[in-house]
Amino acid sequence: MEAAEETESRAPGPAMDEEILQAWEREQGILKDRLITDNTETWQDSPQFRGLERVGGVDLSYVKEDDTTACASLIVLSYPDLEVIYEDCHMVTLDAPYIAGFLAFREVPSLVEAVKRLQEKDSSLMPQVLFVDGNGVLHHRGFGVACHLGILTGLPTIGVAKNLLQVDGLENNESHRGQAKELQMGGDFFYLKGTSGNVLGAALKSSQKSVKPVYISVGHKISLEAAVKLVHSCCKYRVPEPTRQIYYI
DNA sequence: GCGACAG
DNA sequence: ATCTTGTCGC
Repeated sequence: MEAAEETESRAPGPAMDEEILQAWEREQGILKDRLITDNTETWQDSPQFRGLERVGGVDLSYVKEDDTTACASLIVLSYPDLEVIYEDCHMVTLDAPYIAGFLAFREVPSLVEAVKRLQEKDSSLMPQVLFVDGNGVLHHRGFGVACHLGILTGLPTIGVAKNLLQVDGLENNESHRGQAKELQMGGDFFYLKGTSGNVLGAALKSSQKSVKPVYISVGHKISLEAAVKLVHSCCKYRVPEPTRQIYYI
């Protein structure tokens, strides 16, 4: 009778219920319809980002030996000085495992809560753009964690990943590493064009001394060109200050 | 069986 | 993400 159902595995992890993954894919598809991948704010079209005064970064710091506990951090810096004007670190319990392609379902709820806390505490400090650890449209289904957080908060977001997510034919192969080697100055970049013909992001030499590029992709409400330029302008080292400062909290 | 796998 | 020390170079 129902005996077969009782024997189904309930263990979390990569062997997670196919039904849940399908539901998550559907949710990504629905939210993706609301995505805006162009500039929506006037400062984004200004040569020096005139009008931009606050940039934010979010990240989850994981605790060793416990994959359900983490510290959700939100930091806000002044722009262009990059001085810390707000920081919040909150211990959280995570209810979803990490599955490649579904990072948002693990991290986004805590990040949305962090934005809500800032809204209630001092909305005048709300950042005008958020840097997110991970990818935006450079993603299996074109809807990474940066897009997801952008839609749920309404804020412009930029995905900044430390490794190339190999989707749509993009590969960290000899050819790719060769292109990266040719990047000379901090700020030099090349576009990442998938087999589909879509430009999914850019590999950016983010600081003068860094060798390995960072991978920039649009999250929400900003163009790739503006995102690349802004990330570079926020980098003292390889990782942009809005997310790097979190490691000092 | 093998490679790939943001955080 | 994390496992993991020292070492070389600026």
